[in-house]
Amino acid sequence: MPRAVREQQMLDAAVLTFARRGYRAASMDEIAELAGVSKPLVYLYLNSKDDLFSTVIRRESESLVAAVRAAVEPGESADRKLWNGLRGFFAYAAEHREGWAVLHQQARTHGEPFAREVAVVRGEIVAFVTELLGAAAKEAGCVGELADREVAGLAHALVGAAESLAEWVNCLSEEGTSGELTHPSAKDSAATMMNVVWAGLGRMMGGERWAPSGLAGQGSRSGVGG
Amino acid sequence: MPRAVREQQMLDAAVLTFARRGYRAASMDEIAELAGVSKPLVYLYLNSKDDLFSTVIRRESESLVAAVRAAVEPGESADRKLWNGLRGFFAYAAEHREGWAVLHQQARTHGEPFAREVAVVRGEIVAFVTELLGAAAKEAGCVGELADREVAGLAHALVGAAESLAEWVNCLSEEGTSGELTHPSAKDSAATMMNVVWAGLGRMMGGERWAPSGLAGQGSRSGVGG
Amino acid sequence: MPRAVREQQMLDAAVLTFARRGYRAASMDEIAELAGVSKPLVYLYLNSKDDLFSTVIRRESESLVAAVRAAVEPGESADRKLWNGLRGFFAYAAEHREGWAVLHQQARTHGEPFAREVAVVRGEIVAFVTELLGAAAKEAGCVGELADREVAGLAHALVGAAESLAEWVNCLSEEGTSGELTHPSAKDSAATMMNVVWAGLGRMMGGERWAPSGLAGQGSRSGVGG
Amino acid sequence: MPRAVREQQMLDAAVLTFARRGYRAASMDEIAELAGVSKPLVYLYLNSKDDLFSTVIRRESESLVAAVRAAVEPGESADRKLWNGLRGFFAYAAEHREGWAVLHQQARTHGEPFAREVAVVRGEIVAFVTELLGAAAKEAGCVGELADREVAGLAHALVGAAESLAEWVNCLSEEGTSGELTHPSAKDSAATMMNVVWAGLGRMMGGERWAPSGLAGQGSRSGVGG
DNA sequence: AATGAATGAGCATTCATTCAT
DNA sequence: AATGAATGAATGCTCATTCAT
Repeated sequence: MPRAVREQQMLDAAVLTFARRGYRAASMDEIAELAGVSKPLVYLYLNSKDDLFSTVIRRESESLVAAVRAAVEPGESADRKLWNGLRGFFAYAAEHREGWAVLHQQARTHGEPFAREVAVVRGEIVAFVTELLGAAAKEAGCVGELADREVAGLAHALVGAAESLAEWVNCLSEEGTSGELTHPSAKDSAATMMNVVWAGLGRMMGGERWAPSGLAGQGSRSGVGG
Repeated sequence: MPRAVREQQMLDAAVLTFARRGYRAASMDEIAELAGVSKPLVYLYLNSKDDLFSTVIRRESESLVAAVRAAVEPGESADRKLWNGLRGFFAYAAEHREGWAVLHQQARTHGEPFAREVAVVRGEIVAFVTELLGAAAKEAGCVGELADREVAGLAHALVGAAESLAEWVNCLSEEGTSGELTHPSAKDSAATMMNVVWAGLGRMMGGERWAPSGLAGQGSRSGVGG
Repeated sequence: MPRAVREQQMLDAAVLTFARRGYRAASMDEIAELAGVSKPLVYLYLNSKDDLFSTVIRRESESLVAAVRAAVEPGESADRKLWNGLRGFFAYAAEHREGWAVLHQQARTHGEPFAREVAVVRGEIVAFVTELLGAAAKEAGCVGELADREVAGLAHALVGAAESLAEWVNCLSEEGTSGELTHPSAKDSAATMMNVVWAGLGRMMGGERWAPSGLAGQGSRSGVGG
Repeated sequence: MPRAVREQQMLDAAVLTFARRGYRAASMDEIAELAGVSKPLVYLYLNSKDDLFSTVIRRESESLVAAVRAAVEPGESADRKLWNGLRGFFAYAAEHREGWAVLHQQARTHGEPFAREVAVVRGEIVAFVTELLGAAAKEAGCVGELADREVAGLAHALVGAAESLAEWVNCLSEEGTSGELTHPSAKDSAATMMNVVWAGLGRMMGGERWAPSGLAGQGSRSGVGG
């Protein structure tokens, strides 16, 4: 069996094991056994537990980014790009539960070498979203009302909320197999996101901001649905 | 030295250590040393590593909830309550970085006994936010346009986004001590949240929903800034 | 509460705990708690775990010997002395299960300081039995047929068999509370012993010995019931 | 070095250590060191201290039973079978002092899983002896005088006495290396046993029982050497 | 290309024992 | 006379990692 194949099997086993047990609790023994190879072979191919974990993170990160990018069709409008990107993300998170769990739960909680790698990838995604939001604003004819920092903040909130939603959905599907309500599909999740963020973006483009009421002269802007 | 005091010292040390290393990687030796006591004393007072972790989770959970509740003043309008609650949350997350990290990063990734405890507390907070959003809608005169499920979805997204934002801010302040831009204050974060969510709530109360464009007859609702 | 009383309470607790858990597994904490005192007090009165164990052994040994001696009435014939002594022994073992268990099971299996003490007491008992057997032989008019070594051997076998029987009976009563047959009383056990040993003694006094058959010239002696 | 060999070395070391220190006081470190291997290897091969102890008990039990069975030649008369079995037993106990000590002293005093295993083996031996005694009685022409229960009682006493004797002999040889008298050989011990038990069996087959004297009309039966 | 055999280092946990009061 | 507070030293067990083959 060629090396490349064996290596992927090991990485698959590692993803599963890290997702199930966490980085520290996952043992190289378990990974090797699950991969159907002897432990020394894992070391021969992947050097160490840390290297193995890094490789896993890298592979899963790239896989996630690729999935999202593939979902976004180049020629479309910004809001459809965002819509498609979100659908791609939620679909990926649902289909690659373990890989996503490793990225979202394990990699960020285990010290410097790993957290940074994930942070970098996340940064790229946030930048991508920021770009999309800016383009959307332009398409809608908004010029000066929306500061760059505000767009970045929105993007961060968007990404964070999406992650949170994805994890929540995955947790749901882990417990309630017998529930009457099927858990939300990728489409549902994406729609929820679009509703919230798109609305926020629209209002903010209109110059509206929320501000603590009780201060004079902010009347029309601080109310809801004014 | 009286037992109660020592116990709090141990819990402080445990919070720090669990936050820094994660549950598995944190050793009882390190915790005991950081607390300035011998390991057997930690066991005498707190029974086991699991019990210690549980106790930490409980203490930090209660502390977080107390902080948020204390920030919310009873007599005010729903939007000011939300605003103050968010400020309280972000301030807490910034001031109790380690405690917050244990709750958000560690407790949720280490098996049933712990994850459930955090999930319960988080559920309470989501319920609290849901209630606030519903009240805000009523105050604004909205009656039928907003389904309960939608409010609950919004609340989930709000909480998830806030958590994500809080973690991001904490990560920023961890790295860039020498940065020219100070990272966002609790007020900034709360304002970002209010802008996004409040706007979303307002639009949705107006009956507007985002939907994939390109389908005829959806013009006025699906665009941005219409 | 006077010291002597407290000390006995501690020893009682120690006997129970040593019997239940074994020497090593018994913890000073458990003993102190069972005695209803604080651990330092146990140390104040009894110095160390080893000393406590030694004291227990001494107390229980003396108690056992006293019980046996008390059962033997001075003026009687040797066989009745033996009979009464055995009854006393079996009664003691049944009534002081824990003390007897400590002597028989624990003290002999835990290294030099303790095993020797028990061995000494056992030696005294064997000597006492040897004397009785010798006296019985004389009473029966036996003069030369029975060597001292043979009597000593018999005494050893008798004591060993009695111990074995006593433990067996105690084990029975530990399990089968619901059995239809009540386990043997002290009288039953003593009778069993007398039947075996007395018969053996009688035959040997008659000069009969078992010897491997098949050797010429041993005919009448090696058969059973010849 | 092949696994099977190492495993036996470990078991040898464990037998020695358990015999010397007792189950609880024996440390896996000591066993590993005595076996000339590292501790993890002991765990790799034998799982846990409990499993190791169980394995030891099983190995030594089987070894003991095999030794006794090997000593008994199939075609012989019952009394010779008993004689040879006893010689086998005493020889085994003397040659495998530590193994025998583990079975007799340690295994029976350390809780359910172990005590039961030894009890089972002991039960088999008692049954074997019971069978032999019954056969011997038949061979000697005894038909109705000896109840089954009495034979079983005799067998119990025989086994207990033999165990006790074996331990005594081993204790002797532990202390008195400089003594003038060599301690009894396996043959001596077996002869002692045969004399006592065979005599007892013979008498009982004759219908004689010991009973407390002083009661009129029991003359010929209760005396010694009648 | 692959593995059986082996280990150094660390960890959670417990226990006999001692002070200061 | 008695104890709450505290610890040094083990002990059972696990794991990442290596080497000889």
